[in-house]
Amino acid sequence: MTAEDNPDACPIVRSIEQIGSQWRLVVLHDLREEEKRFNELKRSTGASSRTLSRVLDDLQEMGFVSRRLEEDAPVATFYTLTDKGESLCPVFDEIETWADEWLAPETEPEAEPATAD
Amino acid sequence: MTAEDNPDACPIVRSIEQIGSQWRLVVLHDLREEEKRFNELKRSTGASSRTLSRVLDDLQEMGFVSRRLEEDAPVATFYTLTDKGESLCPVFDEIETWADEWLAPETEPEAEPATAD
DNA sequence: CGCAGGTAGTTCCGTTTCGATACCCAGTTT
DNA sequence: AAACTGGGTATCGAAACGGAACTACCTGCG
Repeated sequence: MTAEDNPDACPIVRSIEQIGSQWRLVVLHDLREEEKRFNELKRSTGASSRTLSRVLDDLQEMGFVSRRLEEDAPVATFYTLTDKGESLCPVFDEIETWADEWLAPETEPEAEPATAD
Repeated sequence: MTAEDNPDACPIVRSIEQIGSQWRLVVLHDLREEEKRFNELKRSTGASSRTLSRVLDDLQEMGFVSRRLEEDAPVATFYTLTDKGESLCPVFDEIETWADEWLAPETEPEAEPATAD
């Protein structure tokens, strides 16, 4: 396995194959807010140039992210979510909800989270 | 980064650090339906013994999965989602919804998915 | 009984992928 | 001109992964 495109697998497994990697998810999440530049992403995600470069290539290839080159003054590149990328927002929202319950910054519950029972 | 527990990161990034890996997600997803045995998971996920073993260890350590050893007849191990593991269901549901729209088995839309507008 | 076959892994090993660092080139500021 | 920023690529060691073999135990089956 570990193939990027395994038609045999059920849709959810294929989704996971595409988006189930730390950096891809982190980068996608980071681009939700607004389009960003390479070094901006590098700083905000903490990924190394090499890794970020690869991840952005992958995400572009898969159609989640698009690259915009601004040739005006000092050439600048911007990365944006495509429609396909944007379409992942609900997934991130769900992860966020989960995180709020299970990974609250101050309290890290080991058992059931005490969410106003 | 790539640390399993980075308190500085925002909750969603910390979530991604925990669950953002192909095998972890695939195994968790596979356990949604019902508790499963080691070799059952091995077959259904396609992971190697080595990988599956590691992933299950990780998931247990993080409290997503619990191991039940049935010593009765021929010793059998069962892996189940904990409450924490179950709590990820909405995330998988969301991924499933996304997959339906963007990774439909027969049609792989490159542009906007035609979901009965 | 003895051997094939299943379960639940672990060990070993080769390959692939990862990530940090260094480096590169262009433009810009000083 | 030197130093800095932006956007990467080249390199190389480390970690992850996959597969096959091996262990140890149990279960049929002839």
